[in-house]
Amino acid sequence: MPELPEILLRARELNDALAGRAFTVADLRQPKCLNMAADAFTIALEGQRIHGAHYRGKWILARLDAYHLLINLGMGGEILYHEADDPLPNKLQAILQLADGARLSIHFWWFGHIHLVASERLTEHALTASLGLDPLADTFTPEALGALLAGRRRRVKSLLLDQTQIAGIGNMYAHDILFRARVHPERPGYSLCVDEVAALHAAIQETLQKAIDLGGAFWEQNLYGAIGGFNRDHLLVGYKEGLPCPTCATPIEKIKTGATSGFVCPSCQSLIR
DNA sequence: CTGGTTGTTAACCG
DNA sequence: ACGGTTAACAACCA
Repeated sequence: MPELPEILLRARELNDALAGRAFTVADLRQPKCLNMAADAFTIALEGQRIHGAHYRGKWILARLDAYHLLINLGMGGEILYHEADDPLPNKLQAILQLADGARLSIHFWWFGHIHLVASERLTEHALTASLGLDPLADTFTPEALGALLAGRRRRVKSLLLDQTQIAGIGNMYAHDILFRARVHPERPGYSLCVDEVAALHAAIQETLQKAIDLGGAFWEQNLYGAIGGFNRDHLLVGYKEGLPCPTCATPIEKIKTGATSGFVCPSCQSLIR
């Protein structure tokens, strides 16, 4: 559930908190989330200084001396910072200790990743190397989005959620992105006109930027345990089945969009163009 | 016990 | 090849 806004904020917080500091031991309790044996991971991490952290889609990438630490929180979770004497949460998959005794705890609900990759082999890391466009980058123009949609039968929502095409959008923000653009999630890519592509492009950036400005979603915590300021009132149609559309007051409908659920205003987001 | 949920990938099918 | 569907996988809740 943490999507680009939350991941961007976590990366920023990690960067601010950890730059220049070094890791010592790691306590890795879920071997399945690692990309190597736990003991090898611990040995490699030992002594590595953190030079910076940034985001790439739903991944946090921390640049260390010789490695990149790559964290993906999957369907939801927290990275929490603890001073040396602070208690740790009960549920966690990993503890990364710093040289001064402070620790990071990493917990995810399901299917996260904690990977350590030698920096010169970063391009071989398939899960991050295959990520698509950064929707907040200058290079993500309406034309670039249009190129992904043009001539494709693929449904718009399926494209938005495809991390190899556009990196960082998840189900939760996709609902409101499509509503803001007045585009139905099941419209085939080729059916969008130039104005609709432009509206979708603007909706992607507005929706993500607004969530960033508010500190991320209210059900996610920052490094220090504080929840985000993007709350239920900021959602337009997502998870608001039966409530009035903020534009036209038509009841919002919940529909099946492939494997996920979608929330649409049947009046504002017409399936027929 | 059942099923929905939220992400990602692979396998399978048309 | 493209894209949709399904299952599978570290849970958890109602």
